Amino acid sequence: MVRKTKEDAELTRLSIIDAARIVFLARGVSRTTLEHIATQAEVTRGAVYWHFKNKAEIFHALRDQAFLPLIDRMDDMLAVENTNDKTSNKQEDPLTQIENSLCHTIVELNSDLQMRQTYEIMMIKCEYVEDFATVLQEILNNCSSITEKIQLAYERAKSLNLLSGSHSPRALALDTHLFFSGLLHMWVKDADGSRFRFQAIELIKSHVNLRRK
Amino acid sequence: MVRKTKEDAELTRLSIIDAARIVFLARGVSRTTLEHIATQAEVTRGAVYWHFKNKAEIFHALRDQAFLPLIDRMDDMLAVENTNDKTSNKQEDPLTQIENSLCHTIVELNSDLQMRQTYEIMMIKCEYVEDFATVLQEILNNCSSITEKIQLAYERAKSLNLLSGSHSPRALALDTHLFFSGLLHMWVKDADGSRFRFQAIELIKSHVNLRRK
DNA sequence: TTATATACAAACATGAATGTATGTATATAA
DNA sequence: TTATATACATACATTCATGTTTGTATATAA
Repeated sequence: MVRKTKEDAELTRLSIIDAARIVFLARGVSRTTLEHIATQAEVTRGAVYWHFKNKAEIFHALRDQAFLPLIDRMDDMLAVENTNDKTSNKQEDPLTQIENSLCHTIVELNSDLQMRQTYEIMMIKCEYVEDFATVLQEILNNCSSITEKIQLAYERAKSLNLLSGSHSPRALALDTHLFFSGLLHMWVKDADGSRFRFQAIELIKSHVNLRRK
Repeated sequence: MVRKTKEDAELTRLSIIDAARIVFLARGVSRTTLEHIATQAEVTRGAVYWHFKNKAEIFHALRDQAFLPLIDRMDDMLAVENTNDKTSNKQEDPLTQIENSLCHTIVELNSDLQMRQTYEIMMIKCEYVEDFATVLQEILNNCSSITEKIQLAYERAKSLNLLSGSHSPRALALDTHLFFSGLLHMWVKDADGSRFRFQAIELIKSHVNLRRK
């Protein structure tokens, strides 16, 4: 049965991305065929080829759908508090800002199954070669951007005299970034939750507390 | 030309693993065919099938060859110093022990191209599904073991009053483990070395110094 | 010395997976 | 109203990877 309106077609497109996520997760990206995706989406390969050039394009669509929002949210939470903006509930100290932005990502992952699945695909069900290699650079760029935001927060914390020791904000930010990067990886790999998921929030708080005066 | 002695056959086996590493790295594990590996090793698929059941078995052989030695070395460096053992150059404090064991891994990766390549394959050129999924559990187990060793070192440091603050050795160990885990990932992804590789050692020292009194 | 196992090469048979080409019903614009 | 573009389904052609089987030269054991 052929879809009719533009809206219907868009639904088909989304259902293909949805299907791809499910099959990618179960079989890995490489072992997934367009037939698998089509079947899962209850369409034929014809529909898939109509909406996407190939598997890599589906992969990128899936990535954009889940990654970009999360990055944006982290960016927001690390932004300099606008002193004029009284709509924000309260002025948080920079260290709490860092803590919250990291915790928020974990909370999001816990509550959003699709995002969780997408992360898992990106981290351990995908090979970064050829068409997919560019994604790595994008990830590194996003990381740099986040790290810079964290560094700025540490600088604010330093000028507010909130930091213990005399470590450079740059070093602290890199350390935090690497910690969180590792946490995300372990969080994803720890599928049954017995090792890291259950204590991820504590680990973040503990990490930040290490820096608190 | 048929290999003759057992030693020759073993050479063939090793050259197949060697070839696999090269092709896995370039094409990713999934996109690599046994024909690719055979060609690279200058044998036929017949030889490959003689030595290995399938691609997964080659993958495991490659992993064992590169991972296990590194894990062992880390284990060694984190071991409790044997006070009777005067052959070891000098008694190092536990924090330096941790620092050295992490740095050592980085130095190894820097100096050993093959290990570096194997790590890259395991991290970003391989999909952990089906035959490969078990590897994830093994990795997690190794991580747990390392973390425990680190924790013991932190406990020794605590009893020696070397730690700043009053954080639990367990939390410190997890934090260090996640930091290092993130560092390894970034180290691998940062292929041109511009972001992490050049300062990896500094980052480790900085991380450990955060804990020093 | 002969028989057997080893260490492969070469050939074969099969099953996918891909991309494209074609067909077709519906919507939409003219 | 008719023509055209859209949104697919279906069919086809080709390439490719796998596993197995068979063949064979050499080593090794009896």
